[in-house]
Parts: sequence; C-alpha cells; structure tokens
Amino acid sequence: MNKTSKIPVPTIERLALYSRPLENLLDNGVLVISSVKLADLCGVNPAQVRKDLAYFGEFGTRGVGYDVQDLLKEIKRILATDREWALCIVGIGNLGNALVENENFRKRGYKFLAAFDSDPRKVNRVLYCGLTIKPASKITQLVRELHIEIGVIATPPFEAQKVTNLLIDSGVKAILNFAPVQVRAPEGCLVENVDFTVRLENLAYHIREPL
Amino acid sequence: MNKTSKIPVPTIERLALYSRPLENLLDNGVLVISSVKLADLCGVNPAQVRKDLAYFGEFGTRGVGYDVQDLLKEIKRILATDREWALCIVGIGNLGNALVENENFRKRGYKFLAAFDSDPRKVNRVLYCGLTIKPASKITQLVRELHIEIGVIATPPFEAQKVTNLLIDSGVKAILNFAPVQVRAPEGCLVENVDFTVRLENLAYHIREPL
DNA sequence: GTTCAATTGTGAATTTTTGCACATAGTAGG
DNA sequence: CCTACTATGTGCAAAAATTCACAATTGAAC
Repeated sequence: MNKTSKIPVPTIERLALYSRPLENLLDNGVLVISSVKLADLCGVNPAQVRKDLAYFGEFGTRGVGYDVQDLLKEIKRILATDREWALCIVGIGNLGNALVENENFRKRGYKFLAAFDSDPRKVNRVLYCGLTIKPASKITQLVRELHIEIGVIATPPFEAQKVTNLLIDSGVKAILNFAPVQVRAPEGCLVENVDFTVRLENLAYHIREPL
Repeated sequence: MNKTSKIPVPTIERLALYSRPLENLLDNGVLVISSVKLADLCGVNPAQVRKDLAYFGEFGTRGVGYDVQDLLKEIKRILATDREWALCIVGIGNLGNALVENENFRKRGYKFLAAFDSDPRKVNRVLYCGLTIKPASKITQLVRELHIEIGVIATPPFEAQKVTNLLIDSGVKAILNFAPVQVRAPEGCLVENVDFTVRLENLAYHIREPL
C-alpha cells in the first residue's frame, strides 16, 4: 500500500488518538503493544488500528505486536508533531486565556508566539505565560515576522470572520476557530471550527426522550 | 422516510450546524431559505441538507424553500434544545472557568447548576456567574439533588476517569470531557471526548510538507 | 390557465469507511 | 527442527455516508 494519496480523513484523526495512550505506555515502561490492546484503549476496532497504520508502512512485527517507542515516533513523524509549530491567538477572553496558558499545547510542540486583542484595556497586559497582548492592528506585521503558521481564534463571533481574513492575508496556513460561527476560508487555507455547543447538542439528542 | 431508527450520526452533527446560520437569518428578518443557500452557509452539499432534514419530516415547500422560523423550531425540537438542560462542571482551572462563564452555553439552554473542584483553596470561592465552588466530595449528593443530566469535565487528565465514574454513579446520562485523555464509560452512558490538540494535529498533518 | 423558473424530496449510483477472515510471519518450548 | 501459539498485514465484502439526477410541486408572470 503506502500511498499517501488516498488516506482517509478519519485515519488521521485516529492516529492522533492512538498517540495518547502510547505516550502513557512509554512512560510506564511498556515495550510492546498489540493492535487488540491499543484498539481497546482507544475504543476502536483492532483491524482498524492495523489498517490505519498500514497506510504508512509496516511498523509491527507479526506474532509480537508494535514496539511502543518506534510506533509513537512513526506516528509523530506522520502527523508532523516531531517538530515545533508557531501559533498565535486572537481574542484573550476567558477562553483565549485558557488556551494560551494551556500546558498541553506547549508539551506537544504547539507554541504561542503572539497574542492579540482589540480591546485597548487588554493591550500591553502581560500573560502568565510571558506573552504581552498586542493590538489586533499588529497582526499582519507580527504573523509575518514570527513566521506564524497556525492561527487560533477565540474572539466573539461577530469578529471571527474578519480576523480569519486578516490571518490568512498575513500568511497563516491553517486556522483553529473557537468562536461559535462557521468561518470560511478561501481555497488552500484550512479551517477547523470547534463549537462546544455542537458537542453538547449531540449528547442531548442521544440522551433525550425519543420524539 | 421519517424513521428515527436509522439516523446517521453525522446528520445529527449537521443539524446543530444548520441551526447557527438559521438563527442569524431569523434575527436579520430573512423569512425563507433554500437548501442551496443554507448548504453554502454551512459548507456542505445541498442534497445533504435536504436529506438530513428529510429523515425527520417534510419541512420545506417545493419551489419555495424552507421557512426559516419553522425550520429552526423543528431542528431545536429534534435536538431537544427547545428545553433546558442541567449541567455541572468538575475542575475549575482556566478552562473550566472559561466554560462555566461561557454565555454561549446558557443562551442555548445548557445551564451549569453546580461547579466542583478538589483543591481546598478553590472550594467556597464564588464564581462570576454566581455559583459557589463545591468540594468534589459533594458531587454525588448535589448531582442527585439538582437532577443534573450532563457532566462536564475539565480536570487534569489523571483525575478524569475517576470523576467520570463518580458522575455516572451519581446518575448523569452523558459526559463532555475536555481532559486530554479518552475516558471510558459503561454501556448506556454517553461520552464525548473533546481534545483540542487532536484538532491541531489534524491541521498540522494537512499543512505540513509531504513525507 | 398556461408556461416557466425555482426548489423540494428521494431512489439509485457512487464513494468512503469499516470490519471480517485468513494467509503470512515471528516466538517459544521441547 | 517441529509444533503450537500469537499477532500482523491485507484482499474482499459489507455497511455507511454522500452525491447525483430527476420527478413532483409550487409560485409567478403573462
């Protein structure tokens, strides 16, 4: 197989999923894991695990399983999390603040190099992580100077699209949007919209009394 | 059609998606919308919109489109967002605080009735939204008393599974987990794991230099 | 009241994703 | 070296989801 051309999108999502328990296993000194056990830890089918991995190569040993350390390294290579990524965040409200201070991002190589807000009362405030909040008017200049690749949006909804356009014009390649609107990007720029209430509505649908 | 039995999971996700622009349209006095326009606003295929809606009934008028107000009402009925839901949150760090204070939840009928933390220094602190942080030891009692249906977890990862078990034993029907671990629930209880870094890794994969 | 343009609802075709089932290959014990 | 056991990698079938394409219906214009 080994054709990068037709990798299912869900496969990529699951690779990220697999890497979480693998990190734990590595920390706990587990050397080898089978597709059955890994699948169980992630709540998926074992054949799925094997097939997902097989898209990228043969990482296992028949009769044995997968070397935890090797497998984790391969997954990180595939997902490009074996390097650092330069991020910026726009909108330092409660959520924006929680995101920029989140150790979890940093630990995985996602580093916030700039934080922006359009509220003059917030500009120049120094965040716990050490960043100084810059005015939104500096977005283009700083994104270019710092070679920022991914923009994170945590503004109120009515500003999200404007900020998206600005970030894209400034050269970011992808956007992670937490504002509760579907922002649109031109061909070639990637956007992920994360809307917590969509997740809640999904839960609510499934636990509600049937119609 | 109209068989609730076999509704695709992605259809439910999209219904929530459709409701966002519909709310805007309603506010802006737009009375009618076609599947083509709605699909365009949500970045999906028009046939998809029609098929998704058709699972639940015939809400449109041929040659005309969908009445915005009616359609929104139907979607809310389907997703059970035409009622209020009782939530609690466990873990009042930066993220937990951002979630509990988030106006967006409240506006859609998701109301936090209790907030818990295991850190004695945080217990009894009063949040901006008016809630007083309670010790984790009160979870079972309060979840029962307040008839809380959905639990939101924003604890550090190593506590998430324990809290999940506790919440389920206390009677919540679903859990929205923001801790970066895959928590597991017994048969019958629903869990959504929201991991921001998975979303970032997905973006990173797609914008990275090919292997 | 006839025609035309618009738009839904849906059967059928297509594409995508998942899962089974088994040949293949490695390990361990005697 | 042979047997028994384990676990991967994958062809193929099944299932799920998406998209096409068109008949059916509506409103509007003349």
